[in-house]
Amino acid sequence: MTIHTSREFRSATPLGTGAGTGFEALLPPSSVQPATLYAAGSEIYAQGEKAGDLYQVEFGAVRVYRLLADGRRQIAAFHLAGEVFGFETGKTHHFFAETIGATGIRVIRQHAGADASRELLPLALESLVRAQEHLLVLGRQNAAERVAAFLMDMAARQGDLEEIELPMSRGDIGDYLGLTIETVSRVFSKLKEKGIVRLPSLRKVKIVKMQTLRDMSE
Amino acid sequence: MTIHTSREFRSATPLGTGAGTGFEALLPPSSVQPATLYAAGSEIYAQGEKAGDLYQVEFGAVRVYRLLADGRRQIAAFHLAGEVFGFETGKTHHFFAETIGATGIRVIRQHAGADASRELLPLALESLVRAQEHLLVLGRQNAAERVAAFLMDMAARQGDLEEIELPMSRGDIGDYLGLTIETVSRVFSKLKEKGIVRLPSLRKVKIVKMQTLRDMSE
DNA sequence: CGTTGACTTGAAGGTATTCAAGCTTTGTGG
DNA sequence: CCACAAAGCTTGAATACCTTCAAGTCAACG
Repeated sequence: MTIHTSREFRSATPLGTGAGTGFEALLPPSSVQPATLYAAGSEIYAQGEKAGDLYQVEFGAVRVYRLLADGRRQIAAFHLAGEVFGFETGKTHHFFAETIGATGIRVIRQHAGADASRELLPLALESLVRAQEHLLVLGRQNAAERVAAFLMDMAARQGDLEEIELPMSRGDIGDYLGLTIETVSRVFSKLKEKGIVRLPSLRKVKIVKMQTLRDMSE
Repeated sequence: MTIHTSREFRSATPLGTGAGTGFEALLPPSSVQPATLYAAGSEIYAQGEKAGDLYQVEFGAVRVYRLLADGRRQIAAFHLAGEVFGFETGKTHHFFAETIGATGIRVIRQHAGADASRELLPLALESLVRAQEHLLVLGRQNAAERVAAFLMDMAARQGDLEEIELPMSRGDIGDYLGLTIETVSRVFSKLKEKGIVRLPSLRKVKIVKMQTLRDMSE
């Protein structure tokens, strides 16, 4: 189902709002396609599928994950409005990608030209640094530190606002942080109890003591 | 201390042995420098330093890591002969890079040309996929599974030989797998006890039951 | 042959998980 | 718009796995 948004195809207007990554200008305009609307939980690509194209989130959010044989899931990354994902080596995807809520996605067709590489390398490196920094969180931080780091990251990606929007469930957060849903919930409760955050609704977090949270995430 | 190896500068001979990554041919020949010999434990770059160049391991091994304020360390990647590292976003390094044993390193000066990007993108993506796959290990696997995955990875990178060489200490392995040195040691002992591996020396592992180990790492 | 650093092994303790129950929010049909 | 069902979330108690602390062994090197 391809929809046409109010924004004109090839519009010079950057995608998204203040939450954008700032990389929009780097994209090769000639390969941008109209956005497609996906329902919540739609698969964009699956592990083993043929890879090649890249994707940009117009609105909504995407989770990229891997599964173990017994069903354990690790979310490697969340992608918010403006961000590009789908980078792969070789011919097939190593991961699954799914929308979280209702989400608009643009396909960026990869062409062999040198221009594309020059523009894509910074985006790939952005993902690389993000993944390597997340390794520190998963390898060496405890539950409270992980959640704090997650909240700081989400805040930074939403323009350092005090009130942040969580598009994903507690289960998704757990599978991103390498924790169970129960542990995530307990840490949220503890942060609230200590007055570090307020939880106006399940999917909203108001950060009251930003510096405390920053110190927690080290 | 810059040394000249027996291999000629700009030689067509690929670096390393059968353990190479196969990416040597992709490197821009015009930017390859003579190799430099580093003593064990030498710093190649530090967090906060100006980034820009890339590095290729000629022989030996490198660890790329990050530290928390209290000294906890997470090794994001090991790099063996033939592999390229040093990819960064922005102007400064987010990580430390150190040689493990005595190691030869070539500097690959980055120039702005499109050619370089085209050649470097696959290398960056290789690192990205490796990092994202490691997230699954750190986030969702137990100690035995982590060590099994590590050994399978090292074996694959050394040409799927039965007897593999570990250039790094137990402490390094622990900091890579998000485990303590004691836990790593205990898992090694257990694997030996079960006849899955033999340990001819501290830095050598003979994989006896390859399939069992593969199944363990899922 | 003694010293040093790296590794191994044991015992106790702590943090996150598992299992279980109850609560809250959201969506749907009457 | 309300009632109910379903899904998602929270909280508690018991358990498991890994860490911490401690001691001892092994190997390399002078």
